[in-house]
Amino acid sequence: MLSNACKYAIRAMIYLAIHTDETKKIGVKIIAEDLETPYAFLAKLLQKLASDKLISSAKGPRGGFYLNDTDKKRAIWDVVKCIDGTEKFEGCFLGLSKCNDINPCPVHHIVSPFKKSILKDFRDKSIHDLVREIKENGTVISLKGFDI
Amino acid sequence: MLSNACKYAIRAMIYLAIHTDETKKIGVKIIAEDLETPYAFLAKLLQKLASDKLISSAKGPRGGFYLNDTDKKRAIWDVVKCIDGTEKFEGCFLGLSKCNDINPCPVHHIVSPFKKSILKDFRDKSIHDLVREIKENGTVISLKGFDI
DNA sequence: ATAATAGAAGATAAAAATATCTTTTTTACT
DNA sequence: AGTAAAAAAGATATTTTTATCTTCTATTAT
Repeated sequence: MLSNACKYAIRAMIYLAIHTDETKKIGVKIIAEDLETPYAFLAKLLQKLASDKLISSAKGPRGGFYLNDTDKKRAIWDVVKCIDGTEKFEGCFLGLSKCNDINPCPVHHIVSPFKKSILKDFRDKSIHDLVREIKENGTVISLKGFDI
Repeated sequence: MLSNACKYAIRAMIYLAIHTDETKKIGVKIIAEDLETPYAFLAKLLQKLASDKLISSAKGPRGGFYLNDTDKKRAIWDVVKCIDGTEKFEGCFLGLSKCNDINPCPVHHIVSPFKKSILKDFRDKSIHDLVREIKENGTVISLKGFDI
């Protein structure tokens, strides 16, 4: 569905939401180890997220990446847009440029409600909401370092 | 969502369901032109579908690709399996190997119901069903050569 | 000031997906 | 039999995605 890049980015974003704030930053190395993602690749992704102002960063000793309160209000959708772009969720499932509700492709009515609903959730739910939900539900999360 | 390869393959499959049978075969060249897909690439895909017995083919003059009645009963899911594999729809949205209903990833409960529902539709609906539905609904299909 | 730390930026490499080209095999038609 | 049509098979090329490596810059602590 999503690219590896985007999966890593979302996982990193959730990880940062749980483990960091202005006073507590974490370096790529630790994050990559905890999330079991390739270090250098994740570094690039975090740079991209940072340059797009989705996450915050600080250089030098005691520096690292973190989410401030504004960052934590970001939607998952912002991350997807930043890394993968919108095409994957907004475009036609069969890649037909002219496909839409009035002029549907053969699988449009199968796939369309799904895409709309996910899109809504991904747009409406902030990273913060997500983390809160996760904690409330008390479910075990398969994200290394966040087994609650 | 799907790879280009898989999109082309599904479109070709529907195209063949509409335009061919044992007595009427169509060559890759025409199909590629009609579907506006790259000729040689589509040829490879059709070969793959044929070798996996999802579609039928005949060599030589008046040969080409076609769907017999058995072929037309194939599900969209068979095509996806053949070209893209199952991982994309069966695996975790965030790529976590341990994610499942009991041990869900942070977006599992957002994504899971839809994956299940799409999967069911794709498994249950044959290409033939799809074509019938399309004809019944009388909707215009953005698939060149099948604007009804 | 300086050394160490950590992100930023840029260059490079490897793998996968996409796409094309060439040759071979099968078959129908004359 | 010979020829042309069309898929099958194999080799090659291009592009994108994934990933790594190296150098540069900013910051902190000593």
